[in-house]
Amino acid sequence: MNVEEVIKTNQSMPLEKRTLIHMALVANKIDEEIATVLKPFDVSIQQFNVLRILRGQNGKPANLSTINERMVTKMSNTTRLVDKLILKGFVNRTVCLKNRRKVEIVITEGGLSILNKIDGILFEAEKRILKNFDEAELQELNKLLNKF
Amino acid sequence: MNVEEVIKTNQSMPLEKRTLIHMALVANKIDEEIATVLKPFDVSIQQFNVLRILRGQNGKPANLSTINERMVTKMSNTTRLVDKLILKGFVNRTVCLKNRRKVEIVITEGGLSILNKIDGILFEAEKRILKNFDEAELQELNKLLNKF
DNA sequence: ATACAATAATTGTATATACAAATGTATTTT
DNA sequence: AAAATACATTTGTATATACAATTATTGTAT
Repeated sequence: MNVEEVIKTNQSMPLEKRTLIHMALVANKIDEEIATVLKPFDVSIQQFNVLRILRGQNGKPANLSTINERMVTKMSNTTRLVDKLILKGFVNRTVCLKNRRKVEIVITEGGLSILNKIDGILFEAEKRILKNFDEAELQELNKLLNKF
Repeated sequence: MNVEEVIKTNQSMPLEKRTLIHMALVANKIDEEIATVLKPFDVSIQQFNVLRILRGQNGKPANLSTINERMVTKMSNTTRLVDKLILKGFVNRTVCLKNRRKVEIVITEGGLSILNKIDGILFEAEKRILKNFDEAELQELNKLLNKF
């Protein structure tokens, strides 16, 4: 992906600005590809992230704030993401008995099952998106991303 | 930025998945920082991008589709971005005389003036976001991003 | 000239997100 | 124990975005 080509400019820009625009364009492209993969399953990327977090709990329920900590979304919207997942039957929400301010969210069989279906297809998509990278380059990219 | 730390997981994941999550987290962080810088000027990142594109025209009007080509947004939303910018007095929109299906959009003095005000502050923010990178690393990062 | 297709932009609608305020519950202070 | 404070989540609201359908204009074929 060439920045100047994508945004159709011929004027050169400072390396810093170019880098940040580059990051935004690539992230957007990745997002679109992953959203496309998830679309047939009727889950958005953020809904999918919630499901992944819950699966990582291995049956242990998660509070809303726990889920939220592990995501980029704001608290209020995490509530609504969970709302959507409940409607789809992928998670359950109950009030925490120990502390009734909290809620406990668990993934259902249906949620686990759709994650299973997605896993393979997503893995393929990930390989496709990164097809031009060898392992050393991926390591190098991760090393550079650590600097942010 | 350490991925495992941010998403609070201790389980290791395939390098591909880690890289893509890393990209998303970094891009999100950059977005937030830039949005914060723009907030006092009451323009969103995408509105700002429209203004930058129009400034690059050096007085020449741009059609909506031209603007759209240079952005990641969908056509219909570009219309609405321009609507917002008109309300704020930063751009003007007129029907193209040669081809009345098209519209011509130009940046106003007010639009140029706010871009001028933003330029310096944004430059500072860009340097801040990339403070841990030296020039060679930025070059390397851009080279890797080209592979997407 | 009329019908049909292509182009350019807009509108409708559902969903997503940010931010502030509100709700309900628990803890601490006096 | 009552009042004040803190905590966990939800609701309200404005804005942003994706996708499909629509409008208006121009170009092309018969």
